[in-house]
Amino acid sequence: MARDLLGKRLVRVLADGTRLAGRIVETEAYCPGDSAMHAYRRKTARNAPMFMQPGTAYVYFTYGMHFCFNISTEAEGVPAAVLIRALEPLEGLACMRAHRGRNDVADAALCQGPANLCKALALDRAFSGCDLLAPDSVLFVEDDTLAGEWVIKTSPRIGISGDEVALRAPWRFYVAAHPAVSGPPQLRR
DNA sequence: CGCACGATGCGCT
DNA sequence: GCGCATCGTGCGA
Repeated sequence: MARDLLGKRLVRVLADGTRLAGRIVETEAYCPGDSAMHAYRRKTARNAPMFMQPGTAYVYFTYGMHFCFNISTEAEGVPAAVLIRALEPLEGLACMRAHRGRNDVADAALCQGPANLCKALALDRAFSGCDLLAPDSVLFVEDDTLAGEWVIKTSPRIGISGDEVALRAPWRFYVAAHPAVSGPPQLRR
């Protein structure tokens, strides 16, 4: 699912109807039995959305200041999610820039990295547990396509700790050399 | 460019 | 009380 989400369009509709949207260009998979996964030990109030039906948002707060956005992917009761790490901004760039709170951000960097993405789209814990598939949802994924030339690559996940398997598993997926992909330069090519 | 570090809240042990 | 699925800045090369 992490691979399949690449190229699709994540859309956030603001209260005033403004559409903020971008093409997903970088994801990571967090799997059952994966020691880097927030629900590795047990179900808690925070990680409960990862146990909910596929298409449920899981948003968590980290480092005292950042939010990260995931989509649950497995059947109800099975904890799993895809972290959305970067978008190629497509709609509402001026609004995204305002949300970021700085005017010196390049277009391609507006939604570069999981916390920047949440800030640009104004996503916070209020979205955790919401159903992206609900007909009236203000946050959802639209079908879209990658332009044919794009190459999808994998790497170990960024910024995690855990056992050897978690550290080595190639569960990060990204569009090679895309300007909106995050991480150290070597992990963008 | 690469690396070190501080900010800052809170979930979980 | 520890450590985090991060980011921006500041330093030296």
